[in-house]
Amino acid sequence: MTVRVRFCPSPTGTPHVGLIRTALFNWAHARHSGGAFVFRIEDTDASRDSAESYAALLDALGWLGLDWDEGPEVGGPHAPYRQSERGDLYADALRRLIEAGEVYESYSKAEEIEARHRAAGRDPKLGYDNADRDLAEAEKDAYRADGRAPVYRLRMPDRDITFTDLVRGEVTFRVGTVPDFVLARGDGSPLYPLTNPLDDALMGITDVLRGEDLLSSTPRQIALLEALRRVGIGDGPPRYGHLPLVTGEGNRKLSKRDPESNLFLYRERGFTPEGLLNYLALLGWSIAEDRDVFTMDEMVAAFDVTRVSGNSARFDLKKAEAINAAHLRALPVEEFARRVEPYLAAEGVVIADEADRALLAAAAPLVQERSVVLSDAARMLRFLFVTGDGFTLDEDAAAKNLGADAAPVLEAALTGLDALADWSTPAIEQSLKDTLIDGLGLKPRKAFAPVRVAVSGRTVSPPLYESMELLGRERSLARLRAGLERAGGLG
RNA sequence: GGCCCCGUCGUCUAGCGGCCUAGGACGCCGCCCUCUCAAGGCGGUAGCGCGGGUUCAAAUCCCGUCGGGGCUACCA
Repeated sequence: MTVRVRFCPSPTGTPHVGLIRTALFNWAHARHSGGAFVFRIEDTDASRDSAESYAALLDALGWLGLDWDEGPEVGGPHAPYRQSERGDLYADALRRLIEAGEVYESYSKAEEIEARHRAAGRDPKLGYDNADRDLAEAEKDAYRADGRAPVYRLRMPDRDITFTDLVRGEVTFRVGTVPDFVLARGDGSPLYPLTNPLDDALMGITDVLRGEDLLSSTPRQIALLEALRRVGIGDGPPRYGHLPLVTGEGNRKLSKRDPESNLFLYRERGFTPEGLLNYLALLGWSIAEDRDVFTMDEMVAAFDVTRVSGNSARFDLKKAEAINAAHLRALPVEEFARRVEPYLAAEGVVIADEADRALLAAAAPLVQERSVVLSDAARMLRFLFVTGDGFTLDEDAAAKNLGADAAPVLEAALTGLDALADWSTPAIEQSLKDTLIDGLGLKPRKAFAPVRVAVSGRTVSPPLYESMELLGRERSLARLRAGLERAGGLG
């Protein structure tokens, strides 16, 4: 049987790294097995869903390159793929379940259920007690006459529910521990517990890979899927694999409220799709004993969901950055330069003409291996592209390195460089070493810091001599003079 | 409280009865390189929660215990 998996987020809020990890594992499982990756939007809660969130989901998957075979925008044999457009399907299934006696009307209110538990000496927090399973017509009439609207509940089977989880092995829920649950409101509007498994059945989903937070809803889904099969819908339950949760500080599930869960934050900082996906893959899976940097092609070739770890994984920014840095270094330098452009734009630098492009091409190799994220590169390169007022000194850097004691350093550097006939990296290096190290007898660290800050505006920059060559003689000297002024030297 | 899942370095993991005096990566600490920051090289730090059992042999299997987590809506 061909594998069919699905990724079915609800469009509420910004995409979450845990959600993306789930999408990645489903995608990798589909691609590895030559199956289909179905994308479905679960927007049955109009009060929480938004068009912006839907757009963000498309944006996220598109950016990451997690392509889907069926779903919104591309269509497919089971369209529509947005639950908000599938109401008639849910109504039909619900009607069939009711007619077959699988589903019944329930009128109990939460307070009444609790009261019954208390009266019987049971824990009041036990949940629904299946009390309305066999209501007589007269009793239902009485409730209706009282103005009450029912909810529709599925009759849970009178047996243990056991399934073999793809990552955890055999899991059993004892009979009686899972109460009859609500599939739809009294007005017939369907709820997630109905629509999610029903669409899985309707769309022929064979493997459900999802977060462990949904493990406890699995017996209900299995019961529903079996009931649906009895009324002629679907082939029964799929295989399930419950992926470990992604946690944050303190071992708690990373929530949408945690800022570090926001996928786009990583994009803004300059993570690459390759790097972020690689790191996310490591949250529960490993490609080999002695390796953790790999491409998505390699992941697809090696991915085996049964080898996913069962324990929850903490999102570790430092490691994510290290993995991303490795991918950045692996990029062809032209590609690296191309990818830096949007981040330069965020720094106010637009690559507009051939001269800019040539400068970027020349400077990119200088920063590629010193960048962890693309925004690092953009910040280091900015000074090369700005002119006049566009150039600003980092205040902390200036305060530490352009004080009074920097004046003689900059003055000497200026004198030496001004006399240079050949404005090249080796000549600049020689001049600076002659005047500062030999001439003033300074330690390299002391000698170059003021020059670096004056020229690049920062303490962290591309290599100094190369930077000055690329910046050009006039601008370099002008910045050194401005630095000298700042240091209190003759203006 | 109830149900369910999980338990190897600080973190992510390899390990699926002997190859383990437990391997890798990130982090951290040294050293080298060095014009800054990185990268790179070398070295180091640190772990099988606990207690029983099974076995010639257990990180690996079983039981218990302790600990962590998830779920417990007419949200998804």
